[in-house]
Amino acid sequence: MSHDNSTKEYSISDLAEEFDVTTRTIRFYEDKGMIHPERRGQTRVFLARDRVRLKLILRGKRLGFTLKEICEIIDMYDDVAGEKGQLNLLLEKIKIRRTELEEKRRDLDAAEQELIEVEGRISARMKELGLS
Amino acid sequence: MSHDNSTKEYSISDLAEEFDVTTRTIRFYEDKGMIHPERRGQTRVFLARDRVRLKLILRGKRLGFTLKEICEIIDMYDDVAGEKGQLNLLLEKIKIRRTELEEKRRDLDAAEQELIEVEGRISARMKELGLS
DNA sequence: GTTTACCTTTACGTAAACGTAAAGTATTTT
DNA sequence: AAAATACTTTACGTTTACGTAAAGGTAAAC
Repeated sequence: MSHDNSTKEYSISDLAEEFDVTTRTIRFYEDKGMIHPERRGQTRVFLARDRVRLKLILRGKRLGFTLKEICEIIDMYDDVAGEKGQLNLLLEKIKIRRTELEEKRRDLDAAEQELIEVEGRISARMKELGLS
Repeated sequence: MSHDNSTKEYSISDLAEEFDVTTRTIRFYEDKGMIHPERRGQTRVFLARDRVRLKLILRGKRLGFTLKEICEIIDMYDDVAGEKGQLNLLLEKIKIRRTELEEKRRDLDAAEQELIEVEGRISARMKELGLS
């Protein structure tokens, strides 16, 4: 077994197309130290690891985190290899982030409920006005 | 019954304090036409309606919507009083927004799952290193 | 061999969402 | 009446997250 680890490669425009962002965006993220593609000559070569990171970044953005926050969150994934004291701190950080996510979930639930209510009011109004 | 409708009043700093934003932020939202406080002389007087709007705005922000998107969403709540064609369009818009919310929910679930996994790996690592 | 298609760096520009300072008004406290 | 407090408008400044040329390198296709 060459324990393959999915050694596929991607160009910058491969990823840009797949995730519907511009190449500028990807280069910007590299500039900020959020992705670390390899180089073949001067050309960037992205591996599975980079692709995962990009996916995480974009997900973070959809959830309303800033790039700085996203950095902090993603960096946690790599910090599991620390020693005792570090790990306790890391657990604390994770707890805080999970609390944030729960708050977002409550916001999400509330927002969805309101849309559902508006739909209800619209249906009622449409029946009032005639047939649907 | 004076069908009170909670006719309480708020100053700009009341709301700023309650929601932990600056007065500048609130004035900015008014400037953008997102809140419409009354005036007593030149001083702003906020009513329950304005407070609700502010709450909606801040919730939208926490969910990663732009102020423009938040405007579009909040405006939908007022558009229920339209006629037939408008209402159908409105239903379409709501459907789109609900789809967005569902995507955010999937993102949220995935993010939470990953944090849980990291917690697991940390616990394992801590047992490896000795006692917790 | 030159066009086409990607890739690169450098660098100024921009929209969004406020921050911050200046300068003034109105009321309440000492 | 002087000081403190809370409100106001006006306007320039700042950070974030890229957009958008400009100017060029490299490799396949015609």
